[in-house]
Amino acid sequence: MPLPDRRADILDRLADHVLAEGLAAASLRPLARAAGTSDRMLLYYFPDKAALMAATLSHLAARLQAILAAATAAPQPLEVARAEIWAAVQAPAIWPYMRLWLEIVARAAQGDAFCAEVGGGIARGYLEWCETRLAVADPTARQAQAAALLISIEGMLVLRSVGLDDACALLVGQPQA
Amino acid sequence: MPLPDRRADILDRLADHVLAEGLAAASLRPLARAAGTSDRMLLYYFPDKAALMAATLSHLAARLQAILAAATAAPQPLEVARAEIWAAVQAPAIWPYMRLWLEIVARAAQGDAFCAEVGGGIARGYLEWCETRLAVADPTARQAQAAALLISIEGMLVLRSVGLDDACALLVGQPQA
DNA sequence: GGTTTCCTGTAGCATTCGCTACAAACTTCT
DNA sequence: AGAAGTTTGTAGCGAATGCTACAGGAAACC
Repeated sequence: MPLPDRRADILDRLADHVLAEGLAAASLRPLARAAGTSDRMLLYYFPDKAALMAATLSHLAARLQAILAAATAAPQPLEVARAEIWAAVQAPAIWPYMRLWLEIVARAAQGDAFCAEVGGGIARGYLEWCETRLAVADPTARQAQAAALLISIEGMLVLRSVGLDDACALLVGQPQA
Repeated sequence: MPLPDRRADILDRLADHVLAEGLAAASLRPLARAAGTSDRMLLYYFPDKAALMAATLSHLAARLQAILAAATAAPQPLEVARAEIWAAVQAPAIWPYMRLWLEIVARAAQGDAFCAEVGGGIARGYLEWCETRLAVADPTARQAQAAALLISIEGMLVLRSVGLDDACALLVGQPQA
């Protein structure tokens, strides 16, 4: 297996591991174990840990981007789009990305420059994607509604993470019974 | 200085340090340095690090509770309350609590049982406090609006953390010019 | 075949982590 | 003063961190 392929293969497994265990658990030896190599080899394929994490995160961002692009349904009014997106976000296939997303956000808030940049890019991607999901004619209004939509999704993300699913249900208004 | 006072004094400085540096930087030796003692003494006053962090976080929660209780203005309609609270949250006196809050949320999302419990309690506190800020007669409607209010604040918290202040401004609608 | 380059395993460094054993102080009570 | 209990410092343990020096093996080129 030539080097680029091997690197891509490792990157894929690194992404899986980070997705499952989070950034905090992403130290070289566990990552290497998950990728089927040694820490020594990770630092052969990547100059240092920072570069490794950058590559892994951008790989994960590309994956999520693909998922979002595939999940492009018909534009809807705000409330409908919100309910649809919220349901999708909670699905087992997507929720791990959201967990990781919150970790990036928290680090950005603590002043981590790398996470702030990565996170900003991802968030703007979310925002654009939200616009495509909204059935609003006026561009300015659509932009404002996209912001409102994203904000509410992110807020529910936070509340659900600490167990306040009921508060989220009050907004998306799906009857529990 | 008797032991309880000394312990309370240390706790206060620990809280300051955690507020300034975050949970990730809260290891025993730096904490001890910030509190003016040694790691040895921290483990004399507290049985172990988990207990120390629990005490520190509940101390911080009490502080924030006091701040919120002091900031009880007149009830307002949703949009007005949102703008007021959002302005307050961004203030330098409160923002560090929000940074820390996001860190707790991220850990809860990653499966940290302690953070999930602490975070759940804090979030329910937020929710109740939001209710007191809303001028809505019907209790059911007020509850729903409090959830919507809290969700939007949390969402803006997330977006601001990665630099999307402009998206937040679209919701609270304060003209930039 | 020999040389040079690429790949990879072993072993270790220096630092930090939470935590502890041991023993000096210092207080307090008698 | 002497014994008992409370508070502190010193030193270190075993584990984990990111990273590196060194060398052996494989492969490719001449």
